[in-house]
Amino acid sequence: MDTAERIELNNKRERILQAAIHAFSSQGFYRTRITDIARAAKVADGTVYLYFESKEQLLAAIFNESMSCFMDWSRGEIFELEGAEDQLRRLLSLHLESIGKDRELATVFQVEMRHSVRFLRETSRAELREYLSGLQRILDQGKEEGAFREDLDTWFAAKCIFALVDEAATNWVLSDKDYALEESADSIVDFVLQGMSSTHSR
Amino acid sequence: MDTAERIELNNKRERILQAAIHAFSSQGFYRTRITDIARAAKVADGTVYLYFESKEQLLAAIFNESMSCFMDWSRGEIFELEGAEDQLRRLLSLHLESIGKDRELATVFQVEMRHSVRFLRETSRAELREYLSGLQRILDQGKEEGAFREDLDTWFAAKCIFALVDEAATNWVLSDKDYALEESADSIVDFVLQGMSSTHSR
Amino acid sequence: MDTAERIELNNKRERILQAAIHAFSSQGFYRTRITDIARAAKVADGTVYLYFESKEQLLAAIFNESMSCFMDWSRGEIFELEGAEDQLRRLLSLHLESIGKDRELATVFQVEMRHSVRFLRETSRAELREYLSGLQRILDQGKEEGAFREDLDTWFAAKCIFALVDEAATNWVLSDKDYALEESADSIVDFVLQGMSSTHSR
Amino acid sequence: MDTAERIELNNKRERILQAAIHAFSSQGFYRTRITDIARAAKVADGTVYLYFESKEQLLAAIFNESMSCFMDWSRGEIFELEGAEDQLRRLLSLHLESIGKDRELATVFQVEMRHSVRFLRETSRAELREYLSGLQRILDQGKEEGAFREDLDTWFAAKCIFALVDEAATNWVLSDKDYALEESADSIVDFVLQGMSSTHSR
DNA sequence: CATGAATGAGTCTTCATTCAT
DNA sequence: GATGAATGAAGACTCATTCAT
Repeated sequence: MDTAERIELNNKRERILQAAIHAFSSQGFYRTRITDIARAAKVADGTVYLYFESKEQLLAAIFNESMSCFMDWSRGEIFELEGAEDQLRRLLSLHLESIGKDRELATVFQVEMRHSVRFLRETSRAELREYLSGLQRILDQGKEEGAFREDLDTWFAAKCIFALVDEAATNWVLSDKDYALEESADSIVDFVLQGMSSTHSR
Repeated sequence: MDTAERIELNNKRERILQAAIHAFSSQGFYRTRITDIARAAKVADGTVYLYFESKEQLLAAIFNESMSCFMDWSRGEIFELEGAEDQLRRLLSLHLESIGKDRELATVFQVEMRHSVRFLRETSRAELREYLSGLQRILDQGKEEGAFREDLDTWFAAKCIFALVDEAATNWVLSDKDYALEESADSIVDFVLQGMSSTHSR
Repeated sequence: MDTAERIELNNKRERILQAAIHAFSSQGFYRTRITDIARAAKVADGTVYLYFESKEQLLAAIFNESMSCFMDWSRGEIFELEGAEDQLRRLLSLHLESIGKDRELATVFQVEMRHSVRFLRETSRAELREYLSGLQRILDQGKEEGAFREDLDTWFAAKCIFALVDEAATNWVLSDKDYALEESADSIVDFVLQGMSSTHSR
Repeated sequence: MDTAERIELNNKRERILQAAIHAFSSQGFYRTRITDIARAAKVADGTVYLYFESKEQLLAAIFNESMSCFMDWSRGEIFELEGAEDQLRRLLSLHLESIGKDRELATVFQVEMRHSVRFLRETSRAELREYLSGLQRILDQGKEEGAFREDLDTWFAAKCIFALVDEAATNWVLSDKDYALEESADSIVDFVLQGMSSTHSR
């Protein structure tokens, strides 16, 4: 197999993924038929199964690929910053920006992927854990820097911050308006900072 | 129709609802067949359709009934309290308690009901709005009392608090452990209070 | 049981029949549910089964009752006339008039009752035979009178005449227009009397 | 796709059609289940839906295909004849022959397809009109030739002739006997040509 | 007689997945 | 690898009929 073929191959895989994101977001996971996806991707029905084991796995692939893409991107972006607060602002901003730049993908992430306990427990749990760990690391660093209060439960705080960002994202998806989602990042940080900052807890 | 019959009637409807909650929570909404519910409720398949228009409406009924039940209950409980902070603690505690006392219902609420954009937009939107309004009223009162900082955006804060409670509930549902969910209420309030309290903004 | 009760009873039976005619004609036999008929007749679903064995029997009852009603009526009307041609004109006119005065009943007769070989064979065969016999008697009389040609196969002719009347009725039912159906009787009689051939009409 | 495959494909469609004709004629349209048809055609249930949109459309396909088949055939056969009377005899003979050569198809045509006003109005109306037009053209030609009387209403006459042929076909279908249906054509033509009146047959 | 809640067998249609080409 | 015709299990929903009251 030469390069051109590999590109053609990836191309097909990518087209299926994009078609799936579009279909899942507009019709919902259960209402979407493999045929819909195949037609939109201009491949045969059976071809979908050459790249993905099942419809369920296709959803999982959307998650994994978008997630690792985000993780790689964010790691680079964040750790070049110095202060914990700046890192926090940057992480949430990146998180919301990456959600906010593709409403269809966002819909799949914020709604369609929440449809089953099994999915939440088995597929997204590990990635969520990694995200929370990164967040906690920033908060721990903030405590060391003296930016956040000493008695802060950084694991609990990380979960809270994730909750706020996640809900902001879902609200944006469900909203009719088309505001810039990433701007919510600062409001969220402001909101939580006033509780965490050592400057307030004299 | 005499009293005994009416009870029998309600009984049947109630049995179907309970069976549906059990089935939805353990197998998921889509995997659950009407037959499963009917069998568990000890009624015929067709009987389900005497009480509920469709499987989708059955899910909506679970939402509406649990919700109005919670609303009635919470309204009474909260407004007998004086201070905004106490009201807030009580509301979140009630919210989490009512979720935490029935893991199956909680699973349906926190996971199965999030399965479609349509459901989120059409069925739960109004009730969420009412919940947030109640929350905002408490926060506004807190501002007047001088308990919360003057520049607090109470609508935004209400949404944040809801996000934290909702995520706590979802975590509890997905967790293997069986801790007392309502105890998270104080942690959440502590977390947000330090940001909202006027005592920190000297 | 006194007279008033019997009337009430007949009343209910009659209301069910009328409701059935209306429902069958507008929705078709198969699309009509017993509940539709019961509701329209303002009786309970079960009551329909006190008067009619089954949905199929209800259709048969509509046939039998309308038919015997027509038979009684037509016998009196026709045999007071003298000439065979006049009797023929009168019979067809009565047939079409009785169909033409109730479009809903007509629809049931001309369309809904033709839906099964079984119905045609078992329910309507005897009545059709009787109708054709009456027709044949008129034609035989006409031959004796010298009004109709001597070599006429009166049984075949009777079937032909029935076919023409029946088709005229069906066309009227399916037509959008609201012309007076009974006026077709004379056209049909004229057609069968004189024939199409130019060689016969010197 | 090569020839063998195309045959196999048509074969499947054809097998389904034949199975449907058999099933509809023996059990009736409504009593026939798609499963019955699929099993008889030796295909899976779902395969029926690859070739036909619905059970209703399957019935419509039987009509359309048989009808256009008859139309093509009859057009060729008739217009090689010269005289209007011969053309008329030939058309009716072909009509009855094509019905008479397949009792099952005939049953579907004469009985099962009459089951709904909608079917009669929407599916068969146009074809009937075409048939009647062809008939009228023959009658008009006969008037020009001087074979038919000058004052003949050819449209009305066409409808009458159709009625007679159609009823003959239905009688044959419902009859237990297995006589040669196409022989009725001449009786019908004789009947309409000479008429019943003795005054016309001097 | 009358009711109407309850029944549960019955069926069309869908659609994820397979596999021969 | 790519195709897409074929599969057939699955399930929501309907509705004629019954029967306890």
